Amino acid sequence: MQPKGDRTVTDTPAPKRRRDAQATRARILKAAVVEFARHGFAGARGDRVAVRARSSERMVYYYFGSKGGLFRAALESVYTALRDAERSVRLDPNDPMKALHQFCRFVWSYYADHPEFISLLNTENLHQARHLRKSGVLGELVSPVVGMLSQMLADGERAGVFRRGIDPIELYVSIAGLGYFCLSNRHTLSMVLGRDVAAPAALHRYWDEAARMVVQYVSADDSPPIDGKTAAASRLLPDRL
Amino acid sequence: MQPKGDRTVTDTPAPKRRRDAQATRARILKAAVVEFARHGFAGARGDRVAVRARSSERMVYYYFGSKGGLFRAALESVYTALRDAERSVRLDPNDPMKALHQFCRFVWSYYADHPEFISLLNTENLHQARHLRKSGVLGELVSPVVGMLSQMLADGERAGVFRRGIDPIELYVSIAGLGYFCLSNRHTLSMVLGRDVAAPAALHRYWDEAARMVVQYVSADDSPPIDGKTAAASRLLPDRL
Amino acid sequence: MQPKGDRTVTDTPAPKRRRDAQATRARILKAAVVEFARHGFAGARGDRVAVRARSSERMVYYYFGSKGGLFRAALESVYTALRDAERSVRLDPNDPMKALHQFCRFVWSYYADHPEFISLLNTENLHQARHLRKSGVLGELVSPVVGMLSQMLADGERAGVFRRGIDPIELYVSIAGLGYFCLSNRHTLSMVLGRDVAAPAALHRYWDEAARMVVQYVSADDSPPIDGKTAAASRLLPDRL
Amino acid sequence: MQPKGDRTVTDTPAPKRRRDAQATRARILKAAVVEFARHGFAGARGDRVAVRARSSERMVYYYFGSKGGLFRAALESVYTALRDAERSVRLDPNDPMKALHQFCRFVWSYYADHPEFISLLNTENLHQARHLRKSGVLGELVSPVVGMLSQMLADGERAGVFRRGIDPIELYVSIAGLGYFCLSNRHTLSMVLGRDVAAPAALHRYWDEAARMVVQYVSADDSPPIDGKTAAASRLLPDRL
DNA sequence: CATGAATGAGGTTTCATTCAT
DNA sequence: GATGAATGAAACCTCATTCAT
Repeated sequence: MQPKGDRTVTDTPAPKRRRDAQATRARILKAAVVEFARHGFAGARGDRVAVRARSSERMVYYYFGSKGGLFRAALESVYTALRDAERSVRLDPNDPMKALHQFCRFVWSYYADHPEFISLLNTENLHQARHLRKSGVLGELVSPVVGMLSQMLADGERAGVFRRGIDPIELYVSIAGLGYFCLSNRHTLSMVLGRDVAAPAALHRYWDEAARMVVQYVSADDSPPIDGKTAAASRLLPDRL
Repeated sequence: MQPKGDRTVTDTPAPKRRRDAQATRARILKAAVVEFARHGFAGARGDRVAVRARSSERMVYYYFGSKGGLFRAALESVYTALRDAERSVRLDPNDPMKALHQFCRFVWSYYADHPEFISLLNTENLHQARHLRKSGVLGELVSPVVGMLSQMLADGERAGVFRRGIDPIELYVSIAGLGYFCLSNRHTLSMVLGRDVAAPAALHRYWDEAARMVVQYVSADDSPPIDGKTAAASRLLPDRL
Repeated sequence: MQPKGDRTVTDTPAPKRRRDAQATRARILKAAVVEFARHGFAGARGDRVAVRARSSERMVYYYFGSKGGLFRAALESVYTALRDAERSVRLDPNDPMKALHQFCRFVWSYYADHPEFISLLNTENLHQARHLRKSGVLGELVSPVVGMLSQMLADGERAGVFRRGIDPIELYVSIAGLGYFCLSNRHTLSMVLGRDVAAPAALHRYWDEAARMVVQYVSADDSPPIDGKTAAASRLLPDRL
Repeated sequence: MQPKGDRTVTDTPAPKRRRDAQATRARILKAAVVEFARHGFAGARGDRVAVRARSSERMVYYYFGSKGGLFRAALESVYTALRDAERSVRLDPNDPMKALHQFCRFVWSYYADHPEFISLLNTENLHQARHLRKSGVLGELVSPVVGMLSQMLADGERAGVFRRGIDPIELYVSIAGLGYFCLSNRHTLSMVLGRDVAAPAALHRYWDEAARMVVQYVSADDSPPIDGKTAAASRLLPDRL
């Protein structure tokens, strides 16, 4: 159903129609990202997408087949964008602590700069990653950041600045969570706490503290953080999932 | 269709009708929480709520007026439940460090035990807290946890186990974020990281690490977390908000 | 279904409950007149009636059985009020011309003072007098004005001030129509003519002219109004009904 | 379901689809006029319109957006029809009296021939011309009849057959009211007067009398219509508006 | 006499999608 | 390749009314 490119080897300048078509498709996709980010999957409206893309509802179906297809495409597009950004991050290879710091900043500002990414993720999680599961691009999506963190942790250990035994995935989830939550839940937090935790200034102050948290966590100088008894006691809390 | 009272022989004067009404309302509300948690606001269906509540769609409107009203009630109910739980938390008043640990565990297991709370929050944030804003109960909702944390921090400072200058709200947001993210984003994370970070065992391991993070962060033994140069360098990343 | 009075002969002071009941019924009826006048039959809402009557929707059904019953009662009440007014009109028995004038003024100001009457009539005509037909009070409703006009015309003829051969019903319809139309159609006329023909001042000027019309029409000095040819010609217009 | 074009052999290039669309729209509009005329705005039912138009309820919304939009279109259509008719009236330019007579006949038979027009007007007045106010076509709707009457009055004055000082709008309202009322209120009048004043024969007799009324009113031979005393006396009636 | 709770049926409107050039 | 017309199904919500004390 999608007009899959079947251009031959001869590199004649692309016919105008073709370029327009691609441009239309791109406009629709961009509009879809905005629409899904604003209204979620069920709340998104085809006609609003069409208007925003300066196209017609009919074209949306022409290019993407269905609402689900459009959402999948939108999701893939924001994931691809994230991965491109991740790949272009340059972490200081000689100073693991500085690299960690850079990593945190990258993740956190990416979230801050891409609210549509956060919203699409939330929506996709509401749907239990149904669309992602169907995505063919998924294979390529496995995040490069885990590899990056592993490398960084290994470097740091070797250099004696990081302690050993840190799980890169857990570290990644911690870092992401520290940055994600106050942006994702900005509106309810503002209501409940009576203060906008995602206002630019507040955010930067918060990031400084969060960075401190992460850095101390990985640092070599380990005082045993929790005495056994306390940990055991807290485990007695019901852990129903 | 409604379970008509089952009054015993003992002539308790409890007004039967009244009880049924309250029960019906409560069943609908509970069903609504489930439905909104599963499908978000726009995706929720009135008839599914009615069926689950063993009532009729009409009754939903009889008690809650509109879909928006129902959502607001559902949101209020999960917030109220959280606040009740928060109020009933007992933190060790003589051991601030232990108290902090208990606090983290409380928050994190509350999230783990109440996926519907997470989902409703996400949905409400998608709608920019529109329903919460209209809620009359909002006033009472201002979380008691900030007060609790403030107290705890003050106690810890006095006891010399916590360092000074920690903002209770920032601390709260950090703790919450650490626990929230891997539950809220469980499905996409599983896809992208290739591992279920919210599986019970993984979760407990993660919580131990996260607790370590928090504890170290508040601890008195301060090694300056970030040297100025590193911080400055990382600031050069674009921080567009 | 209506609580029909069955008071005995003994004239004990009416029990309070009874009086309240009558008062409630009266309030509901009054509220119904307003509601039906504002919104027509289909547009009228039981709950608005209840609120306006400071009663409950349930009471509306208790006293009037159905929406149709309520409308019928409302209609009867405005007709009864009109008839009471008609009966209390005093026309100068010695000066037919003056009496005619008084009659016109009475009709016209009654319409102007009772917009709810006009509206209910329009609504009832939309329904082809269905409710009026069912009304038991209809028998008493036959308007006394035709008799009054007949008398007046006879008096005037005898006195030589009125010409003969005037049909009282046609005269009544003419007078009513002259006053009714610009009130009934006030809003559309204002739009189409660009002037509020029912503003108080305009109305009084108009009534003076209308009165002149009526008076000249009945006056004895008859110049044959239309020459036969013209009348015949105008008859050629299609008179499809 | 739609009558698919019946193109003949002659290859007229008329776009088939287009024609169907227009035809469907027109059928719906016509059905709407009937439905609103019969049941008023609130009483009108979308499904009845759809059935009568041999279309679907969905199409009603496709073309007219909402019930209100459909009503507005219906109203505009009957107003446009009236205006077209008004524009095509030919009044004798050399005989003002005859022209006046023709005018009356035109207005009155138009009302008689278009009961749906009367009903829609009544409904629109119930709604205080809300729909008309929103109509873009309103600008063109300003009735040409006032101009026609002004011209006629001027001609008649010059010719000495009409007296001077007659307001064309008041005259128009009088004429319209004389014809409108007995049609608009036919059903209640029949009940109350015990005679069908809008039966064809009765109507024609009545129109002759009404024409006489109008003609005498404008005629040059002025006997002072009301002596001051009578007028003053009648003014004493309460004129509360 | 009075009333809070309940409701079946149906109203208007929207949604995602397909038809037919 | 692109598009205007069409639509079945179902969503949210309302209405007039009755139940059961």
